Amino acid sequence: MNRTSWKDIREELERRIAVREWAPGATLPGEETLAVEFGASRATVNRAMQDLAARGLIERKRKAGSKVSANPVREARFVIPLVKQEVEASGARYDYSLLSSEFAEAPELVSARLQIGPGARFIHVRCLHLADRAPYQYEDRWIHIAAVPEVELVDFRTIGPNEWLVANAPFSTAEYAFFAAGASADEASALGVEPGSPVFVGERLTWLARRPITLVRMTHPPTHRVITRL
Amino acid sequence: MNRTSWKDIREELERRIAVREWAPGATLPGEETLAVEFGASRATVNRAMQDLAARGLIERKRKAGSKVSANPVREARFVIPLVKQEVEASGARYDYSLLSSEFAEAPELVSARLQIGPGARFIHVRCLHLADRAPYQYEDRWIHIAAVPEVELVDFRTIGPNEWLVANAPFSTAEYAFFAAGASADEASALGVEPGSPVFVGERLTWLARRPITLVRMTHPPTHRVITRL
DNA sequence: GAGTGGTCTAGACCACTCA
DNA sequence: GAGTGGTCTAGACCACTCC
Repeated sequence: MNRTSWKDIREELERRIAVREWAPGATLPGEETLAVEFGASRATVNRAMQDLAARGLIERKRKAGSKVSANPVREARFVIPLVKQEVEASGARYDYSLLSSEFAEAPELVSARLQIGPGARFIHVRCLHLADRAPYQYEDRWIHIAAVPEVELVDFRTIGPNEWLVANAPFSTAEYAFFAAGASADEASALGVEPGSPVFVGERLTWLARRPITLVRMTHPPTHRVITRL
Repeated sequence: MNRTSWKDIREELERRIAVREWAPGATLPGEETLAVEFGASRATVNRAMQDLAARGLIERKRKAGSKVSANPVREARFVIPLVKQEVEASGARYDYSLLSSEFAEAPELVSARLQIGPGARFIHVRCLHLADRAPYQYEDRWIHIAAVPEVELVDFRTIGPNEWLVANAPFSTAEYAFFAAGASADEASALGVEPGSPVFVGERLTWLARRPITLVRMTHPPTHRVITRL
């Protein structure tokens, strides 16, 4: 490319920050100035700087200008694939096994988390995902029937609830939490570990257009690792 | 705002995808077409669609057009602040306590992870971060002296190693892993939990310009949660 | 070859925030 | 009030990829 690309500009700005030509806290030249320097239009410089701002390297304010972040907020990005894809991507064989599926009222702990009044109808699904025949993830899920009525007809022996939901109620918003816990009796027997031994838990709440759909607790054996690069 | 903003367009496109007006796999109208429909310029529509593509809702290809993703790859983004900021952001009082700091050769387990030959000099720092006087994070860190020689003069009684490193070797690359484990004797006594009880561990390897700087293991009590919104 | 997205330009106006 | 970033427009050319 002959003309200066916004990525070139971003790279050069990043370099100057890295070598402390612009130290943390320092104010960068304005967009207009940089545009002249790089022989580009202001829009192009703007694109580059917005990208730096999105990655936390600089902070921008109208009137005040752009500053190099004093404490760069680093962001980790994790890809959250379907379990099946996750397992198969590692080269292992994926298997799925339904443990139970029943209509039930949610216990108060669940309905409270979903901010639903008592008495709402739910499907409670428990299942196990395996990698090369070994337990990989134990899934305990509550699905709010009123939010996705079609779910009542689904046979979860043949398709995992997450897979079905992603395909039929996609693009929802979610809240995700990771933590360590001691294995409950159910989790321990499903994963083949001792009760109380450390397990890695992911908990996810999902809404579609502000209506709560599902609460799921996904438990992994302690060998499980979530890895990312920054 | 009177004119149509790219965020408005994004929202409308997102809505149509959510209500399956455009089902997964379907091809969206071209940018030019949508620009006419929304009464905006193509650049504005482009901005909206690039955002959707970045979030994995659609896939774009030249000539082929934009399609609704069949298997939306969802990405979780976690902010990784300094412990101090993390604690203070929660409204708690932050305290820091150095447990030990000594020059040492790294055990093979550590040097292997950092891909450094034997005999390299390290500083081994162990410290504790507290929130409202309660143990929040136990940090066990190895710092490769050759990568950041100035570190030899730092007094880690007054500043945490992470804080110092972020300020003095910023914008490095890192590999981050989360997992659950049973507390080691050291971890248990530092955090005030029983040995073997579940703890949440974050492990980070950091490089500056491809040279390994540091390996750190950060252990949290089981109450710790990493939370994000998608 | 042709259609679609990727990006750049030049100019403009607006919105926020500091002084 | 004034300076800086945020965004929009209209037009243009390019690059990739499918046919």
